[in-house]
Amino acid sequence: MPELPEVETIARGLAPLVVGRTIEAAEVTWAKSCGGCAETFASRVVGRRIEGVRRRGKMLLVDLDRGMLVAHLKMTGRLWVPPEDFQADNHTHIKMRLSGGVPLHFRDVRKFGWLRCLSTGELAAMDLYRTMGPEPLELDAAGFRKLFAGRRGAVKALLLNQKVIAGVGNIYADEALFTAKIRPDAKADRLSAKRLDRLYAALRAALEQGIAENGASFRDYVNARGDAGSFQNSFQVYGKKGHPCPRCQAELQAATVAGRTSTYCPRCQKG
DNA sequence: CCAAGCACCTGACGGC
DNA sequence: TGCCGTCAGGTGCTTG
Repeated sequence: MPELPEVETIARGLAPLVVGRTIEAAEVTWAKSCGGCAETFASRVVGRRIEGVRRRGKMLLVDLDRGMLVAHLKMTGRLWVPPEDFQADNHTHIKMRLSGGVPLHFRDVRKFGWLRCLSTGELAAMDLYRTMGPEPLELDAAGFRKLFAGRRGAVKALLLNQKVIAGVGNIYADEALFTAKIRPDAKADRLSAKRLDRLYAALRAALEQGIAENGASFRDYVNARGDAGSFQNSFQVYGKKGHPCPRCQAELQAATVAGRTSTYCPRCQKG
Protein backbone atom coordinates (compact mmCIF):
# COMPACT_ATOMS: atom_id res chain seq x y z
CA MET A 1 0.00 0.00 0.00
CA PRO A 2 1.57 3.26 -0.92
CA GLU A 3 1.92 5.17 2.34
CA LEU A 4 4.14 8.19 2.99
CA PRO A 5 7.52 6.49 2.29
CA GLU A 6 6.25 4.77 -0.85
CA VAL A 7 4.74 7.96 -2.27
CA GLU A 8 7.89 9.89 -1.35
CA THR A 9 9.99 7.29 -3.18
CA ILE A 10 7.78 7.57 -6.26
CA ALA A 11 7.94 11.37 -6.23
CA ARG A 12 11.73 11.39 -5.94
CA GLY A 13 12.09 8.82 -8.71
CA LEU A 14 9.58 10.43 -11.02
CA ALA A 15 10.93 13.97 -10.88
CA PRO A 16 14.13 13.48 -12.91
CA LEU A 17 12.22 11.46 -15.51
CA VAL A 18 9.41 13.91 -16.19
CA VAL A 19 10.23 17.45 -15.01
CA GLY A 20 10.72 19.81 -17.93
CA ARG A 21 8.73 17.63 -20.30
CA THR A 22 5.45 18.55 -21.95
CA ILE A 23 2.42 16.24 -21.98
CA GLU A 24 1.76 15.68 -25.68
CA ALA A 25 -1.04 13.11 -25.55
CA ALA A 26 -3.33 11.39 -23.06
CA GLU A 27 -5.50 8.32 -23.50
CA VAL A 28 -7.96 7.24 -20.80
CA THR A 29 -9.49 3.76 -20.85
CA TRP A 30 -11.22 3.84 -17.42
CA ALA A 31 -12.83 7.23 -16.98
CA LYS A 32 -13.47 6.90 -13.24
CA SER A 33 -9.71 6.89 -12.68
CA CYS A 34 -9.43 10.47 -13.96
CA GLY A 35 -12.49 11.91 -12.24
CA GLY A 36 -15.22 10.77 -14.60
CA CYS A 37 -14.61 12.32 -18.02
CA ALA A 38 -11.79 11.19 -20.28
CA GLU A 39 -12.18 14.11 -22.69
CA THR A 40 -12.04 16.70 -19.92
CA PHE A 41 -8.91 15.13 -18.50
CA ALA A 42 -7.18 14.94 -21.86
CA SER A 43 -8.06 18.50 -22.81
CA ARG A 44 -6.71 19.77 -19.51
CA VAL A 45 -3.37 17.96 -19.55
CA VAL A 46 -2.36 18.04 -23.19
CA GLY A 47 0.08 20.88 -23.80
CA ARG A 48 0.97 21.31 -20.13
CA ARG A 49 4.59 21.36 -19.02
CA ILE A 50 5.61 19.41 -15.90
CA GLU A 51 7.45 21.62 -13.43
CA GLY A 52 7.85 19.43 -10.37
CA VAL A 53 6.80 16.31 -8.49
CA ARG A 54 5.98 16.44 -4.79
CA ARG A 55 4.12 14.59 -2.07
CA ARG A 56 1.56 15.68 0.50
CA GLY A 57 0.49 12.90 2.87
CA LYS A 58 -0.20 9.95 0.60
CA MET A 59 -1.01 12.21 -2.34
CA LEU A 60 1.32 12.58 -5.26
CA LEU A 61 1.42 16.09 -6.71
CA VAL A 62 2.69 16.88 -10.20
CA ASP A 63 3.07 20.62 -10.68
CA LEU A 64 2.13 21.86 -14.14
CA ASP A 65 2.71 25.24 -15.74
CA ARG A 66 -1.04 25.67 -15.26
CA GLY A 67 -2.84 23.63 -12.60
CA MET A 68 -1.70 20.37 -11.07
CA LEU A 69 -1.98 16.63 -11.51
CA VAL A 70 -3.02 15.11 -8.19
CA ALA A 71 -2.92 11.35 -7.65
CA HIS A 72 -4.05 9.12 -4.82
CA LEU A 73 -2.77 5.59 -5.34
CA LYS A 74 -4.93 4.04 -2.60
CA MET A 75 -3.90 0.37 -2.45
CA THR A 76 -2.74 -0.71 -5.87
CA GLY A 77 -2.25 2.47 -7.87
CA ARG A 78 0.96 3.17 -9.75
CA LEU A 79 2.14 6.29 -11.56
CA TRP A 80 5.23 5.32 -13.46
CA VAL A 81 7.40 5.54 -16.52
CA PRO A 82 7.28 2.05 -17.99
CA PRO A 83 10.23 0.53 -19.86
CA GLU A 84 10.26 1.03 -23.61
CA ASP A 85 9.08 -2.45 -24.44
CA PHE A 86 6.26 -2.42 -21.89
CA GLN A 87 2.93 -3.58 -23.29
CA ALA A 88 0.18 -1.79 -21.37
CA ASP A 89 -2.02 -4.40 -19.70
CA ASN A 90 -5.72 -4.07 -18.94
CA HIS A 91 -4.98 -2.51 -15.54
CA THR A 92 -3.40 0.53 -17.19
CA HIS A 93 -6.16 3.13 -17.21
CA ILE A 94 -4.35 6.30 -18.31
CA LYS A 95 -1.51 6.52 -20.80
CA MET A 96 0.25 9.82 -21.37
CA ARG A 97 3.05 10.55 -23.79
CA LEU A 98 5.55 13.21 -22.80
CA SER A 99 7.94 15.13 -25.01
CA GLY A 100 10.97 13.10 -25.98
CA GLY A 101 8.73 10.05 -26.38
CA VAL A 102 8.64 9.33 -22.63
CA PRO A 103 5.52 7.42 -21.51
CA LEU A 104 3.80 8.16 -18.19
CA HIS A 105 1.20 5.58 -17.13
CA PHE A 106 -1.38 5.32 -14.39
CA ARG A 107 -2.14 1.71 -13.53
CA ASP A 108 -4.43 0.43 -10.78
CA VAL A 109 -5.60 -3.16 -10.36
CA ARG A 110 -8.26 -2.39 -7.75
CA LYS A 111 -9.40 0.85 -9.40
CA PHE A 112 -9.70 2.69 -6.08
CA GLY A 113 -6.98 5.18 -6.93
CA TRP A 114 -7.31 8.26 -9.09
CA LEU A 115 -5.37 10.84 -11.05
CA ARG A 116 -7.01 14.20 -11.60
CA CYS A 117 -5.98 17.40 -13.30
CA LEU A 118 -7.07 20.32 -11.15
CA SER A 119 -7.14 24.03 -11.85
CA THR A 120 -5.74 26.53 -9.40
CA GLY A 121 -9.26 27.26 -8.20
CA GLU A 122 -10.11 23.61 -7.65
CA LEU A 123 -6.87 23.18 -5.73
CA ALA A 124 -7.76 26.06 -3.48
CA ALA A 125 -11.14 24.47 -2.81
CA MET A 126 -9.48 21.15 -1.99
CA ASP A 127 -7.11 22.93 0.37
CA LEU A 128 -4.64 20.08 0.81
CA TYR A 129 -2.67 21.90 3.44
CA ARG A 130 -5.47 22.65 5.87
CA THR A 131 -7.84 19.71 5.52
CA MET A 132 -5.00 17.25 5.99
CA GLY A 133 -3.08 16.93 9.21
CA PRO A 134 0.59 17.88 9.55
CA GLU A 135 3.40 15.98 7.90
CA PRO A 136 4.89 13.64 10.54
CA LEU A 137 8.44 14.35 9.41
CA GLU A 138 7.92 18.11 9.73
CA LEU A 139 6.42 17.91 13.21
CA ASP A 140 8.22 18.19 16.54
CA ALA A 141 7.47 16.09 19.61
CA ALA A 142 5.35 18.77 21.26
CA GLY A 143 3.26 19.20 18.14
CA PHE A 144 2.81 15.46 17.95
CA ARG A 145 1.62 15.24 21.58
CA LYS A 146 -0.98 17.92 20.92
CA LEU A 147 -2.64 15.79 18.25
CA PHE A 148 -3.73 13.30 20.90
CA ALA A 149 -4.99 15.66 23.59
CA GLY A 150 -8.68 15.27 24.32
CA ARG A 151 -9.08 12.41 21.85
CA ARG A 152 -10.96 9.49 23.29
CA GLY A 153 -10.49 7.15 20.34
CA ALA A 154 -7.94 4.38 19.81
CA VAL A 155 -4.42 5.63 19.18
CA LYS A 156 -4.25 3.67 15.94
CA ALA A 157 -7.45 5.24 14.64
CA LEU A 158 -5.84 8.64 15.10
CA LEU A 159 -2.60 7.61 13.40
CA LEU A 160 -4.62 6.45 10.39
CA ASN A 161 -6.82 9.56 10.31
CA GLN A 162 -5.40 11.78 7.55
CA LYS A 163 -7.04 14.85 9.07
CA VAL A 164 -5.04 14.27 12.26
CA ILE A 165 -1.69 13.34 10.74
CA ALA A 166 -0.93 12.86 7.05
CA GLY A 167 0.61 9.88 5.33
CA VAL A 168 0.43 7.07 7.88
CA GLY A 169 -1.24 3.81 6.86
CA ASN A 170 -1.65 0.35 8.33
CA ILE A 171 1.93 -0.82 7.88
CA TYR A 172 3.78 2.10 9.45
CA ALA A 173 1.15 2.48 12.18
CA ASP A 174 1.58 -1.15 13.31
CA GLU A 175 5.37 -0.96 13.11
CA ALA A 176 5.57 2.30 15.06
CA LEU A 177 3.16 1.09 17.77
CA PHE A 178 5.23 -2.05 18.19
CA THR A 179 8.49 -0.13 18.57
CA ALA A 180 6.82 2.25 21.03
CA LYS A 181 5.36 -0.71 23.00
CA ILE A 182 1.83 0.66 22.72
CA ARG A 183 -1.22 -1.43 21.87
CA PRO A 184 -3.16 -0.23 18.84
CA ASP A 185 -6.40 0.03 20.84
CA ALA A 186 -4.89 2.14 23.63
CA LYS A 187 -6.98 5.25 24.23
CA ALA A 188 -5.16 8.26 22.82
CA ASP A 189 -5.91 10.71 25.63
CA ARG A 190 -4.70 8.27 28.28
CA LEU A 191 -1.17 7.99 26.93
CA SER A 192 1.48 9.74 29.01
CA ALA A 193 3.73 12.36 27.44
CA LYS A 194 6.58 9.92 27.79
CA ARG A 195 4.76 7.24 25.83
CA LEU A 196 3.67 9.73 23.17
CA ASP A 197 7.27 10.84 22.80
CA ARG A 198 8.23 7.21 22.31
CA LEU A 199 5.52 6.85 19.65
CA TYR A 200 6.71 10.03 17.94
CA ALA A 201 10.27 8.74 17.75
CA ALA A 202 9.11 5.29 16.61
CA LEU A 203 6.88 6.68 13.88
CA ARG A 204 9.62 8.93 12.53
CA ALA A 205 12.10 6.07 12.61
CA ALA A 206 9.73 3.75 10.74
CA LEU A 207 8.93 6.36 8.09
CA GLU A 208 12.58 7.31 7.66
CA GLN A 209 13.65 3.70 7.38
CA GLY A 210 10.85 3.11 4.88
CA ILE A 211 12.12 5.98 2.74
CA ALA A 212 15.72 4.79 3.08
CA GLU A 213 14.63 1.36 1.86
CA ASN A 214 12.59 2.78 -1.04
CA GLY A 215 9.30 1.65 0.45
CA ALA A 216 7.68 -1.70 1.17
CA SER A 217 6.94 -3.91 -1.85
CA PHE A 218 4.94 -6.88 -0.72
CA ARG A 219 1.89 -6.51 -2.95
CA ASP A 220 1.72 -4.12 -5.86
CA TYR A 221 3.95 -1.25 -4.90
CA VAL A 222 6.92 -0.35 -7.09
CA ASN A 223 8.69 2.95 -7.63
CA ALA A 224 8.46 5.27 -10.65
CA ARG A 225 10.55 2.92 -12.79
CA GLY A 226 8.93 -0.31 -11.64
CA ASP A 227 11.59 -1.30 -9.10
CA ALA A 228 10.71 -2.89 -5.76
CA GLY A 229 11.58 -1.42 -2.36
CA SER A 230 12.93 -3.48 0.52
CA PHE A 231 11.24 -2.26 3.70
CA GLN A 232 9.00 -5.37 3.68
CA ASN A 233 12.09 -7.31 4.79
CA SER A 234 12.25 -5.15 7.92
CA PHE A 235 8.68 -5.67 9.13
CA GLN A 236 8.62 -6.58 12.80
CA VAL A 237 4.90 -7.25 13.20
CA TYR A 238 2.93 -6.23 10.11
CA GLY A 239 1.37 -9.34 8.57
CA LYS A 240 3.18 -11.58 11.08
CA LYS A 241 0.32 -12.90 13.16
CA GLY A 242 1.34 -16.16 14.82
CA HIS A 243 5.06 -15.40 14.55
CA PRO A 244 7.15 -14.92 17.69
CA CYS A 245 7.54 -11.35 18.88
CA PRO A 246 11.03 -10.16 17.82
CA ARG A 247 11.41 -8.57 21.28
CA CYS A 248 9.95 -11.06 23.77
CA GLN A 249 9.07 -14.18 21.70
CA ALA A 250 5.38 -14.17 22.69
CA GLU A 251 3.05 -15.09 19.84
CA LEU A 252 1.97 -12.05 17.85
CA GLN A 253 -1.78 -11.54 17.69
CA ALA A 254 -4.13 -9.82 15.25
CA ALA A 255 -7.21 -7.79 16.13
CA THR A 256 -9.43 -5.36 14.27
CA VAL A 257 -8.85 -1.79 15.42
CA ALA A 258 -10.30 1.17 13.55
CA GLY A 259 -11.66 -1.30 11.03
CA ARG A 260 -8.23 -2.62 10.05
CA THR A 261 -6.26 -5.71 10.84
CA SER A 262 -3.74 -4.78 13.50
CA THR A 263 -0.89 -7.06 14.50
CA TYR A 264 0.74 -6.57 17.89
CA CYS A 265 2.52 -8.32 20.71
CA PRO A 266 0.09 -9.05 23.56
CA ARG A 267 2.94 -9.20 26.07
CA CYS A 268 5.20 -6.23 25.44
CA GLN A 269 2.77 -3.75 23.90
CA LYS A 270 0.71 -2.18 26.71
CA GLY A 271 -2.79 -0.74 26.55
C1' DC B 1 -16.84 13.28 19.13
C1' DC B 2 -16.54 8.33 18.03
C1' DA B 3 -17.51 3.66 16.20
C1' DA B 4 -19.26 0.64 12.90
C1' DG B 5 -20.79 -0.65 8.47
C1' DC B 6 -20.86 -0.18 3.64
C1' DA B 7 -19.25 0.99 -1.04
C1' DC B 8 -15.76 1.15 -4.33
C1' DC B 9 -12.78 -3.05 -7.00
C1' DT B 10 -9.84 -7.21 -8.25
C1' DG B 11 -6.87 -11.04 -7.28
C1' DA B 12 -5.17 -14.49 -4.22
C1' DC B 13 -6.11 -18.17 -1.45
C1' DG B 14 -8.38 -21.88 1.26
C1' DG B 15 -12.07 -25.23 1.56
C1' DC B 16 -14.77 -28.59 -0.53
C1' DT C 1 -10.82 -28.92 -11.96
C1' DG C 2 -13.66 -25.05 -10.50
C1' DC C 3 -16.81 -22.62 -7.66
C1' DC C 4 -17.52 -19.86 -3.62
C1' DG C 5 -16.56 -17.26 0.37
C1' DT C 6 -13.19 -14.40 2.57
C1' DC C 7 -9.64 -11.25 2.91
C1' DA C 8 -6.61 -7.35 1.68
C1' DG C 9 -7.01 -1.98 2.94
C1' DG C 10 -7.64 3.98 1.89
C1' DT C 11 -11.19 6.90 2.12
C1' DG C 12 -15.78 8.93 1.95
C1' DC C 13 -20.22 8.36 3.25
C1' DT C 14 -24.14 7.18 6.30
C1' DT C 15 -26.08 5.76 10.57
C1' DG C 16 -26.31 5.11 15.49
